[in-house]
Amino acid sequence: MKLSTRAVYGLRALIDLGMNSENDAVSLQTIALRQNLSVSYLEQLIAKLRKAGLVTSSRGVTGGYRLAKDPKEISVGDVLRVLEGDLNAVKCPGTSGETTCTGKEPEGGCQGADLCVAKFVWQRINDSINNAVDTMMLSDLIDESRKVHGTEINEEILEGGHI
Amino acid sequence: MKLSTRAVYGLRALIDLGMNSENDAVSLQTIALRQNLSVSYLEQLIAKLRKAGLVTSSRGVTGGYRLAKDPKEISVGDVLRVLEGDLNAVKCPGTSGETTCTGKEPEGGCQGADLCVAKFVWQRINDSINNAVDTMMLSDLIDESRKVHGTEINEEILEGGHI
DNA sequence: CGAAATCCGACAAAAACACTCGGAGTTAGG
DNA sequence: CCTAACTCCGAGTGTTTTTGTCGGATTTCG
Repeated sequence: MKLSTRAVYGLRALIDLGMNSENDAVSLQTIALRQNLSVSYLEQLIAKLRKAGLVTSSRGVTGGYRLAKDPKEISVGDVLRVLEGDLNAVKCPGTSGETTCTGKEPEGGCQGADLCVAKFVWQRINDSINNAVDTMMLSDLIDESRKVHGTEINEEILEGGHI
Repeated sequence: MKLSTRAVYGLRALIDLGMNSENDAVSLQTIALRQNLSVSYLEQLIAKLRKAGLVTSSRGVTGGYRLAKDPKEISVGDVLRVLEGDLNAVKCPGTSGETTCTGKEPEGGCQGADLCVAKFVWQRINDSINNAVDTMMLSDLIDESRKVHGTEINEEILEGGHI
């Protein structure tokens, strides 16, 4: 019951892109430096985000990434679902093996002698999680980020770096 | 982002107790049989619940467990916090090592060049999770359980067992 | 060409998870 | 008093997930 580093790093990367990718594409090197993350790890995170259509990439020496949409159109839920896997999946430990119950199927899974507590409890937890993350937009995080350390942070941190 | 088996098994055990421990204490054997769980595993789950004051135990041959309070007074959140660990903990991967930020401290943790996205995002997710689970009572699950397979389930399953 | 990027898959250490096991202490009933 | 049925406790074990790393292939601009 916590956010994985995948989610946190991924969100940070997207915030970074949201603040800096309007003109030029931003390379992973740059993001990793600014956000103090590993390039290699970021690579596989952003790969997922790209496949999910949240960022676009361009290759070659001037290549990099930029947001595929306006930050107002990207919800935290979108990002979390890509990076954390399916938020809606819960295993029902039934009598015969394991089945996945999404809370959608009527009586298919979770049959047998056991009460599917997971279904009942998790569905409600999940609804509230989904509601929370789907109403939080990337632009909100960007605003919050600016509020915290202003916009001059980029040069401040990059000075001394090799770019 | 999913319920562990600990949480699900623990809830099932508590539901079982809620339905059956009003007169006599219920042994783990009995619960395990009814709920189709492993006794050994249940042991360590219920140990946590006991230390947290959610169930009481009596030892010896007629021993067993019973709920420490009325099912109306035990929230799903109480149970989850015991079995899933702290719902409120999030690691802030800052520049210098790892610190835990609860969202409470003003500027203590999460300092440095990084935006503590975790703090901002997770606090809101967490609020909604806590709200959801704290307004769900064990009695609700028990009611739901009765609604699903009625109350005759106990004898039905226990027949053929050795009790 | 060559430097700087993205891309891709495999690998690996560490932590968390889901149990299991052996044994010690406790208690009611015969 | 003895034993069966419990609780109680800590250690150990296999699997899966997490959290990365690494090597190399491909693309692109100057």
